[in-house]
Amino acid sequence: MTTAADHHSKIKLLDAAVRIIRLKGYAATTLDDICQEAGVTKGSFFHHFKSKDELAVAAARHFSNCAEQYFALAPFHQNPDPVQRLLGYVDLRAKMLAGEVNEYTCLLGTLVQEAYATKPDIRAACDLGLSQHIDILTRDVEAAKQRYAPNAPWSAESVGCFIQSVLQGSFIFAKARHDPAIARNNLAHLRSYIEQLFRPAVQTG
Amino acid sequence: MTTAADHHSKIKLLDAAVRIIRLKGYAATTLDDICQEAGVTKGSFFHHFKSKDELAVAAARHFSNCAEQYFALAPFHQNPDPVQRLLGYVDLRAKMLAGEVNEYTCLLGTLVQEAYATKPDIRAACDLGLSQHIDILTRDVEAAKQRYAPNAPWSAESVGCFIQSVLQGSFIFAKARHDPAIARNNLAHLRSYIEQLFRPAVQTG
DNA sequence: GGTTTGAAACCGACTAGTAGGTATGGAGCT
DNA sequence: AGCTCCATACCTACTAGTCGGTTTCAAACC
Repeated sequence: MTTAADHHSKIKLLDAAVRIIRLKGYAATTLDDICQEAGVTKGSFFHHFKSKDELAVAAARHFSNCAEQYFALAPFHQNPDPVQRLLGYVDLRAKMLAGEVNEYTCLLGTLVQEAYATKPDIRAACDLGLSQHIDILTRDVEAAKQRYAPNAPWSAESVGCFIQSVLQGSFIFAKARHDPAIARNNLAHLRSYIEQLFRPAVQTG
Repeated sequence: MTTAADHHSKIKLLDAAVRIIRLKGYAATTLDDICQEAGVTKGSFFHHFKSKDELAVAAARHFSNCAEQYFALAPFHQNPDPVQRLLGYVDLRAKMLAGEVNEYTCLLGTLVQEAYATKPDIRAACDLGLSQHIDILTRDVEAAKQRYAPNAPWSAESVGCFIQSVLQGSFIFAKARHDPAIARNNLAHLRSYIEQLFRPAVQTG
């Protein structure tokens, strides 16, 4: 959640967790790793969190909140055309594919793979974060659909999910290859698919 | 690898590893889990594998080989039209989205998320398996491109990667929701994108 | 055919180290 | 005094890996 009331050390722990879990995975990340990265001790850790799993849930929320804030402030939101906003989102995601793999991948996608069958709380937190992000995308898809493709057979939500799925799949290949090249290609295909879904928009605007 | 010479117990261990790692993730899977599932003892395990990591590499190859064999025998390969073969592949993947989540997801995508930064051998094995699968898809994409879209700006390989990425992303959402519904939607979008890439094929065939 | 033999397969108790979690206490603030 | 925050030492369950020993089985020999 990371409200304003949250303590400095707690936020440092959450940031550390997000970084290391994305790098090593959840089970392979030890509390010592996280404490060291955060520069605090285990005493501090267990003061703020009851368990490792509780940290994971909090980290998922923290990551989700940070991401929402980041995208909410991005300039593409200013564009009056919803299709251009969607394309702007895809282009921003492509621009983010720089630096180390663990810096641009999604904590939620990583976490949920390890947690879905064994840690209901963590799975739910990941699901919530992913769904919230999809909801925001879906709003623009809905607006674009009403304007440019009102009778299309697909739902706005299904397009929002598709966009997120392509991103998540891209991250897997970035990890497998240690290279974001495939991810970039995927976003190019995704971009052209979105353009095609709202073809009148592309021709006129 | 699982050659014909491989012993019964070894194959049982590999099958067990594939099943449990897909369910719990690699780090959370213990050797005792695997041995119990396989119905063998630790002594037998370490007779066949030097370490847990070596098992993971072998399991990645085993999974990859089984998958290749499965798809190689699928009836959609008989279709003379390469576009129909691609659509047949997508339809088969959609049909496979039944039963428990860990039964239809991909071991390689799961494994590589935990291993990419810390276990070079496992990452390489996952990369190889994924790349081989993409190569087979790419052959049909290449044939389809030459026939229906010879001047298209995208490469056949990038389409093969895109197809796989959509699948991998779909698996993540199937895990997050404990439900393959999103995955099905994604494959519907993917299908219509492929149709659009080779539009003349769809109109004439 | 029966026996020997040797290697491959297998068993399971044991170990050393690790990682999540606890107990306790102290510094600083209200 | 009491609360928050944090540090240190410690505990214990667990897990990858070990190791001496047993079983299996087939080829080689008598």
